[in-house]
Amino acid sequence: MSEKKGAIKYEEETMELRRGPWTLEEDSLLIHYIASHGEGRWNLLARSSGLKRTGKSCRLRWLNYLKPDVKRGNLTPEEQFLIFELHSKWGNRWSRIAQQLPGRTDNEIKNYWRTRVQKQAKHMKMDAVRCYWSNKNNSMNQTSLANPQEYFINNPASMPIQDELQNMVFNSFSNSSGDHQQYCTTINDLEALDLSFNMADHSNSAVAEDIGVGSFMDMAHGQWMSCGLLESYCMNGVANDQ
DNA sequence: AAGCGCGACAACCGCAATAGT
DNA sequence: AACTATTGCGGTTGTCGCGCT
Repeated sequence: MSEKKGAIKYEEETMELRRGPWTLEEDSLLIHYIASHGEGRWNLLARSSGLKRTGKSCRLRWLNYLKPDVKRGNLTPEEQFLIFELHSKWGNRWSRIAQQLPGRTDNEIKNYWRTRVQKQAKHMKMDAVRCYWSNKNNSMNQTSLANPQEYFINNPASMPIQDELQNMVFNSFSNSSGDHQQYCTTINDLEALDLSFNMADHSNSAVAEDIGVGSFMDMAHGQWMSCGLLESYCMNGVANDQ
Protein backbone atom coordinates (compact mmCIF):
# COMPACT_ATOMS: atom_id res chain seq x y z
CA MET A 1 0.00 0.00 0.00
CA SER A 2 1.34 3.45 -0.91
CA GLU A 3 2.08 6.11 1.71
CA LYS A 4 -0.75 8.27 0.39
CA LYS A 5 -3.33 5.46 0.61
CA GLY A 6 -2.05 4.55 4.05
CA ALA A 7 -2.52 8.14 5.19
CA ILE A 8 -6.10 8.17 3.92
CA LYS A 9 -6.88 4.93 5.72
CA TYR A 10 -5.36 6.27 8.93
CA GLU A 11 -7.38 9.46 8.59
CA GLU A 12 -10.59 7.46 8.08
CA GLU A 13 -9.90 5.26 11.06
CA THR A 14 -9.14 8.09 13.44
CA MET A 15 -11.77 10.58 12.24
CA GLU A 16 -14.99 10.66 14.25
CA LEU A 17 -17.66 9.38 11.86
CA ARG A 18 -21.23 10.51 12.30
CA ARG A 19 -24.01 7.93 12.40
CA GLY A 20 -27.78 7.95 12.64
CA PRO A 21 -30.28 10.31 11.03
CA TRP A 22 -29.02 12.97 8.65
CA THR A 23 -29.37 16.65 9.53
CA LEU A 24 -30.57 19.38 7.15
CA GLU A 25 -27.02 20.76 7.04
CA GLU A 26 -25.60 17.41 5.99
CA ASP A 27 -28.29 16.99 3.32
CA SER A 28 -27.51 20.44 2.01
CA LEU A 29 -23.77 19.73 1.90
CA LEU A 30 -24.35 16.50 0.00
CA ILE A 31 -26.76 18.07 -2.50
CA HIS A 32 -24.40 20.95 -3.24
CA TYR A 33 -21.39 18.69 -3.59
CA ILE A 34 -23.18 16.42 -6.06
CA ALA A 35 -24.55 19.44 -7.95
CA SER A 36 -21.02 20.59 -8.68
CA HIS A 37 -19.13 17.28 -8.90
CA GLY A 38 -21.77 14.75 -9.98
CA GLU A 39 -22.61 11.48 -8.25
CA GLY A 40 -20.37 8.44 -7.87
CA ARG A 41 -16.90 8.07 -6.31
CA TRP A 42 -18.60 8.01 -2.94
CA ASN A 43 -15.55 7.58 -0.75
CA LEU A 44 -13.85 10.54 -2.39
CA LEU A 45 -17.06 12.51 -1.93
CA ALA A 46 -17.19 11.57 1.75
CA ARG A 47 -13.60 12.81 2.23
CA SER A 48 -13.84 15.96 0.15
CA SER A 49 -17.28 17.27 0.99
CA GLY A 50 -16.61 17.81 4.67
CA LEU A 51 -19.27 15.29 5.64
CA LYS A 52 -18.20 13.08 8.52
CA ARG A 53 -19.93 10.09 6.94
CA THR A 54 -18.78 6.99 5.12
CA GLY A 55 -19.05 6.86 1.34
CA LYS A 56 -21.65 4.13 1.69
CA SER A 57 -23.78 6.28 3.96
CA CYS A 58 -23.60 9.21 1.50
CA ARG A 59 -24.55 6.98 -1.42
CA LEU A 60 -27.53 5.55 0.43
CA ARG A 61 -28.76 8.95 1.55
CA TRP A 62 -28.57 10.31 -1.98
CA LEU A 63 -30.13 7.35 -3.78
CA ASN A 64 -32.93 6.69 -1.29
CA TYR A 65 -33.87 10.18 -0.24
CA LEU A 66 -32.19 13.20 -1.79
CA LYS A 67 -32.03 12.34 -5.49
CA PRO A 68 -34.53 14.61 -7.28
CA ASP A 69 -36.39 11.84 -9.10
CA VAL A 70 -37.16 9.88 -5.93
CA LYS A 71 -40.94 9.70 -5.59
CA ARG A 72 -42.44 10.32 -2.19
CA GLY A 73 -45.78 9.23 -0.82
CA ASN A 74 -47.79 6.03 -0.86
CA LEU A 75 -47.47 3.45 -3.58
CA THR A 76 -50.34 3.53 -6.04
CA PRO A 77 -52.53 0.41 -6.50
CA GLU A 78 -50.86 -0.09 -9.90
CA GLU A 79 -47.42 0.02 -8.30
CA GLN A 80 -48.52 -2.40 -5.58
CA PHE A 81 -49.87 -4.83 -8.14
CA LEU A 82 -46.65 -4.64 -10.12
CA ILE A 83 -44.62 -5.38 -6.99
CA PHE A 84 -46.73 -8.48 -6.27
CA GLU A 85 -46.33 -9.64 -9.83
CA LEU A 86 -42.56 -9.06 -9.99
CA HIS A 87 -41.95 -10.53 -6.56
CA SER A 88 -43.74 -13.74 -7.56
CA LYS A 89 -41.46 -13.85 -10.61
CA TRP A 90 -38.13 -12.75 -9.13
CA GLY A 91 -38.41 -13.17 -5.34
CA ASN A 92 -36.47 -10.76 -3.11
CA ARG A 93 -34.56 -9.15 -5.98
CA TRP A 94 -35.45 -5.70 -4.70
CA SER A 95 -33.15 -3.64 -6.86
CA ARG A 96 -34.36 -5.47 -9.96
CA ILE A 97 -37.98 -4.88 -8.96
CA ALA A 98 -37.23 -1.22 -8.22
CA GLN A 99 -35.89 -0.77 -11.75
CA GLN A 100 -39.41 -1.45 -13.04
CA LEU A 101 -40.92 1.24 -10.80
CA PRO A 102 -39.51 4.64 -11.78
CA GLY A 103 -38.79 6.84 -8.79
CA ARG A 104 -39.13 4.03 -6.27
CA THR A 105 -36.10 2.65 -4.43
CA ASP A 106 -35.22 -0.91 -3.53
CA ASN A 107 -35.23 0.09 0.14
CA GLU A 108 -38.75 1.48 -0.11
CA ILE A 109 -40.10 -1.64 -1.83
CA LYS A 110 -38.34 -3.91 0.64
CA ASN A 111 -39.84 -2.00 3.57
CA TYR A 112 -43.27 -2.04 1.96
CA TRP A 113 -43.11 -5.79 1.51
CA ARG A 114 -41.97 -6.51 5.03
CA THR A 115 -44.22 -4.16 6.95
CA ARG A 116 -47.45 -4.41 5.01
CA VAL A 117 -47.68 -7.32 2.60
CA GLN A 118 -46.46 -10.03 4.93
CA LYS A 119 -48.69 -8.94 7.80
CA GLN A 120 -51.71 -8.52 5.56
CA ALA A 121 -51.14 -11.94 4.02
CA LYS A 122 -50.93 -13.53 7.43
CA HIS A 123 -54.26 -12.04 8.53
CA MET A 124 -55.92 -13.07 5.28
CA LYS A 125 -54.63 -16.59 5.62
CA MET A 126 -56.16 -16.76 9.09
CA ASP A 127 -59.54 -15.54 7.82
CA ALA A 128 -59.53 -17.97 4.93
CA VAL A 129 -58.75 -20.90 7.20
CA ARG A 130 -61.54 -19.92 9.59
CA CYS A 131 -64.07 -19.78 6.74
CA TYR A 132 -62.94 -23.13 5.44
CA TRP A 133 -62.96 -24.80 8.81
CA SER A 134 -66.43 -23.55 9.68
CA ASN A 135 -67.66 -25.18 6.47
CA LYS A 136 -65.90 -28.44 7.27
CA ASN A 137 -67.48 -28.55 10.74
CA ASN A 138 -70.95 -27.62 9.55
CA SER A 139 -72.05 -29.49 6.44
CA MET A 140 -75.44 -27.66 6.43
CA ASN A 141 -73.69 -24.38 5.89
CA GLN A 142 -73.63 -24.10 2.11
CA THR A 143 -72.53 -20.48 2.03
CA SER A 144 -69.08 -20.85 3.49
CA LEU A 145 -66.05 -21.72 1.43
CA ALA A 146 -65.50 -25.06 -0.28
CA ASN A 147 -61.74 -24.58 0.06
CA PRO A 148 -59.43 -21.88 1.38
CA GLN A 149 -58.26 -20.92 -2.08
CA GLU A 150 -61.75 -19.54 -2.89
CA TYR A 151 -61.15 -16.77 -0.41
CA PHE A 152 -58.33 -15.42 -2.50
CA ILE A 153 -59.96 -15.43 -5.89
CA ASN A 154 -60.27 -11.89 -7.30
CA ASN A 155 -58.09 -10.54 -4.52
CA PRO A 156 -54.73 -9.36 -5.87
CA ALA A 157 -53.35 -8.74 -2.39
CA SER A 158 -53.37 -12.48 -1.77
CA MET A 159 -50.86 -13.18 -4.52
CA PRO A 160 -47.85 -13.61 -2.21
CA ILE A 161 -49.41 -16.64 -0.50
CA GLN A 162 -51.45 -18.26 -3.26
CA ASP A 163 -48.77 -20.86 -3.98
CA GLU A 164 -48.62 -21.67 -0.32
CA LEU A 165 -52.38 -22.22 -0.20
CA GLN A 166 -52.22 -24.78 -2.96
CA ASN A 167 -50.40 -26.95 -0.44
CA MET A 168 -52.80 -26.42 2.44
CA VAL A 169 -52.92 -29.37 4.83
CA PHE A 170 -55.66 -30.08 7.37
CA ASN A 171 -55.06 -32.61 10.07
CA SER A 172 -55.84 -33.61 13.62
CA PHE A 173 -54.32 -35.60 16.45
CA SER A 174 -55.00 -36.61 20.03
CA ASN A 175 -52.44 -35.44 22.54
CA SER A 176 -51.22 -37.43 25.50
CA SER A 177 -54.06 -36.09 27.69
CA GLY A 178 -56.59 -37.47 25.23
CA ASP A 179 -57.67 -34.03 23.98
CA HIS A 180 -58.47 -33.96 20.31
CA GLN A 181 -56.53 -31.24 18.50
CA GLN A 182 -57.19 -30.01 15.00
CA TYR A 183 -54.72 -28.00 13.07
CA CYS A 184 -54.18 -26.52 9.70
CA THR A 185 -50.90 -25.72 8.08
CA THR A 186 -48.96 -25.99 4.85
CA ILE A 187 -46.34 -28.32 3.43
CA ASN A 188 -43.70 -25.68 4.05
CA ASP A 189 -44.83 -25.25 7.63
CA LEU A 190 -44.63 -28.98 8.23
CA GLU A 191 -41.06 -28.94 7.02
CA ALA A 192 -40.45 -26.11 9.44
CA LEU A 193 -41.98 -28.25 12.18
CA ASP A 194 -39.50 -31.08 11.53
CA LEU A 195 -36.83 -28.46 11.92
CA SER A 196 -38.42 -27.24 15.12
CA PHE A 197 -38.39 -30.69 16.69
CA ASN A 198 -34.63 -30.71 16.38
CA MET A 199 -34.16 -27.38 18.06
CA ALA A 200 -33.29 -27.14 21.72
CA ASP A 201 -35.17 -23.89 22.32
CA HIS A 202 -38.19 -22.30 20.71
CA SER A 203 -36.78 -18.91 19.95
CA ASN A 204 -36.46 -19.68 16.25
CA SER A 205 -40.07 -20.80 16.10
CA ALA A 206 -41.19 -17.41 17.31
CA VAL A 207 -39.21 -15.78 14.53
CA ALA A 208 -40.68 -18.19 12.02
CA GLU A 209 -44.19 -17.40 13.18
CA ASP A 210 -43.54 -13.70 12.97
CA ILE A 211 -42.89 -13.91 9.25
CA GLY A 212 -45.74 -16.32 8.61
CA VAL A 213 -43.63 -19.40 8.10
CA GLY A 214 -43.83 -22.43 10.33
CA SER A 215 -47.06 -21.29 11.97
CA PHE A 216 -50.12 -23.39 12.75
CA MET A 217 -53.72 -22.66 13.45
CA ASP A 218 -55.01 -24.19 16.65
CA MET A 219 -58.60 -24.96 15.67
CA ALA A 220 -59.71 -25.47 19.24
CA HIS A 221 -58.86 -21.90 20.14
CA GLY A 222 -58.90 -20.26 16.72
CA GLN A 223 -55.40 -18.94 17.21
CA TRP A 224 -52.12 -19.18 15.40
CA MET A 225 -49.30 -20.80 17.24
CA SER A 226 -45.65 -21.42 16.58
CA CYS A 227 -43.95 -24.70 15.73
CA GLY A 228 -42.63 -24.87 19.27
CA LEU A 229 -46.08 -24.55 20.77
CA LEU A 230 -47.46 -27.33 18.58
CA GLU A 231 -44.49 -29.41 19.58
CA SER A 232 -45.30 -28.96 23.27
CA TYR A 233 -48.93 -29.94 22.58
CA CYS A 234 -47.76 -33.14 20.96
CA MET A 235 -45.18 -34.04 23.60
CA ASN A 236 -46.87 -33.00 26.83
CA GLY A 237 -50.53 -32.42 26.08
CA VAL A 238 -50.27 -28.97 27.63
CA ALA A 239 -49.48 -25.58 26.24
CA ASN A 240 -46.56 -24.75 28.49
CA ASP A 241 -45.62 -21.71 26.42
CA GLN A 242 -48.90 -19.97 27.09
C1' DA B 1 -49.66 12.91 31.53
C1' DA B 2 -46.83 8.91 31.21
C1' DG B 3 -45.73 4.55 29.54
C1' DC B 4 -46.11 1.12 26.20
C1' DG B 5 -46.60 -1.22 21.78
C1' DC B 6 -46.65 -1.02 17.06
C1' DG B 7 -46.08 0.46 12.25
C1' DA B 8 -43.45 2.89 8.92
C1' DC B 9 -39.40 4.30 7.31
C1' DA B 10 -34.41 5.47 7.51
C1' DA B 11 -29.97 3.86 8.15
C1' DC B 12 -26.45 0.38 8.99
C1' DC B 13 -23.92 -4.01 8.24
C1' DG B 14 -21.82 -7.86 5.94
C1' DC B 15 -20.85 -9.80 1.85
C1' DA B 16 -20.02 -10.41 -3.08
C1' DA B 17 -19.00 -8.55 -7.48
C1' DT B 18 -16.46 -5.41 -10.08
C1' DA B 19 -13.00 -1.92 -11.17
C1' DG B 20 -8.62 -0.08 -10.65
C1' DT B 21 -3.60 -0.36 -9.78
C1' DA C 1 -1.93 -12.31 -11.31
C1' DA C 2 -2.59 -10.41 -6.94
C1' DC C 3 -4.13 -7.11 -4.15
C1' DT C 4 -7.00 -3.10 -2.73
C1' DA C 5 -10.77 0.06 -3.21
C1' DT C 6 -15.29 0.87 -4.53
C1' DT C 7 -19.94 -0.13 -5.45
C1' DG C 8 -24.26 -2.43 -5.02
C1' DC C 9 -27.37 -5.63 -2.88
C1' DG C 10 -30.24 -7.84 0.58
C1' DG C 11 -30.99 -8.57 5.41
C1' DT C 12 -31.33 -6.43 9.73
C1' DT C 13 -31.55 -2.93 13.20
C1' DG C 14 -32.58 1.70 14.91
C1' DT C 15 -35.51 5.67 15.34
C1' DC C 16 -39.54 8.24 15.40
C1' DG C 17 -44.32 9.29 15.69
C1' DC C 18 -48.82 7.94 16.77
C1' DG C 19 -52.58 5.71 19.08
C1' DC C 20 -54.06 3.26 23.01
C1' DT C 21 -54.39 2.26 27.92
